[in-house]
Amino acid sequence: MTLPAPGPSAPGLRERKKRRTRDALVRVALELFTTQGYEGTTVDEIAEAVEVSQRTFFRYFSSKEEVAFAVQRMVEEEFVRALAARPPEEGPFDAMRHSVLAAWDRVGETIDEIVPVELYLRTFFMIESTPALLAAHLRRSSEMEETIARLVARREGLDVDADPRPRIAVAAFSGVMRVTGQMWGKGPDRTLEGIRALTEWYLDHLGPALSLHWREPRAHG
Amino acid sequence: MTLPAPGPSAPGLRERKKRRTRDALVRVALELFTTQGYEGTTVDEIAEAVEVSQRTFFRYFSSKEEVAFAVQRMVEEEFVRALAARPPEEGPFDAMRHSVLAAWDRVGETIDEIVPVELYLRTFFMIESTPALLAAHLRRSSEMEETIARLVARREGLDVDADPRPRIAVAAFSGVMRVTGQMWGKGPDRTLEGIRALTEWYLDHLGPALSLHWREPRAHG
DNA sequence: TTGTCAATTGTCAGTGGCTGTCACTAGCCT
DNA sequence: AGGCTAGTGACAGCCACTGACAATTGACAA
Repeated sequence: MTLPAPGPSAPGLRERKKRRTRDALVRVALELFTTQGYEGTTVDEIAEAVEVSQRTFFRYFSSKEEVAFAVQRMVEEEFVRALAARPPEEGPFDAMRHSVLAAWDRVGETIDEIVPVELYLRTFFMIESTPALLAAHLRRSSEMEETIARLVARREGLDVDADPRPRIAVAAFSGVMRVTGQMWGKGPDRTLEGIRALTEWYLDHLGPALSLHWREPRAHG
Repeated sequence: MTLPAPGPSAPGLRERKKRRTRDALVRVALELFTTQGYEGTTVDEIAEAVEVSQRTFFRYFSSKEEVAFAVQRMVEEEFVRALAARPPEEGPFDAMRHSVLAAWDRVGETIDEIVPVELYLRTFFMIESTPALLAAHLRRSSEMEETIARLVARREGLDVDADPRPRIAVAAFSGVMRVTGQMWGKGPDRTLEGIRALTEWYLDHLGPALSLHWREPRAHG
């Protein structure tokens, strides 16, 4: 037998169908979640709206939670890509800061083929305000931190397990990002510009404290 | 029957019975969780071991998760109490640092009537290594942060909603605490002294960066 | 075109967390 | 002693999630 050879220009009917089903599940799920609430929406409802069986839903998403983060995941991946592409001479804090802002700036192109930005923002808000999803969000964030810490350590030529500074800086940075998300959800300006501005505003308060002569051998132990 | 000894607060048979049931549920649950794993333990099992119905379990704890955090909650409350008692002239970072260490130092007296410290430490480790519980732990932590931020703001005479610094400092501090917990779980020294030492070691790396002229821009008082 | 293979899906049955309801028991109070 | 009520057990049911197996359908070769 021969390999399918999935060329970039030859998606194949099967693949396209799968993708369409998946996208439909995400769109419908987020639409239902944001209008009826997360707990107020059953998996059966989502599956029925897309006209697939509940079992099929769980073949695409390992849990109800996962579909809620499908779009968020894309944005996070965009952030990681941006961070990996920052010039190496840039300090770790500046690099993270630029990457977050870049991810916000590009969020349109990143997700527009799946859902409109407006739906994503409503989803983001729903996540922040649904305890079960907030918990999942925080766990996902803490996994992200490990990824980012390793990236940062590599940029700085440090051993992430020997030097605590990469993890600590990332933890502090992520903490500020988390607060930003929460304040955005509580505040009145629930727009993309709103969260971008808030991001800058909050980071401005931590940045100077963390970015001071990072590379210099520390003056004291 | 003999009269019940009129203690400082007459507990009453009903109350004592309830407390005994609750304590037994916690002890048995943590023992089962730490030996068979969290997901490997059903609520029915816990209930059966304590000889109550599953329904009764859910009358004491709103979820299976909640029982896993019963002891952790006591330690957290001890931390908050300690923080509230710190001298007001102390900087916020030092106050938080002292309170965490004090909570660790007093953990024995705090929880010993319910479970041995050794079981608590195993539970702590289990929480860190069980995704579902880690998520819940992080959400609980983020709720704690709000409490702490308000405490810190009050100490400093700031408005927590107008000045972002309390929330940011607490977020950064909590981020470091979280990393500490994770590193403790991954490390070899899974003792109380181990996590205490790690706490100091990690905090030493953030403290200087955050506590510098905090009060300067706004002369308080 | 057609037959075969393998991927995808639907159906069904079952587990476990969690909730509402209702009758019953046991501590509490007068 | 007897009424009140908190606490409980038993039962039924919802929903997220999983394993097993059969039916369907796209992919590919003959």
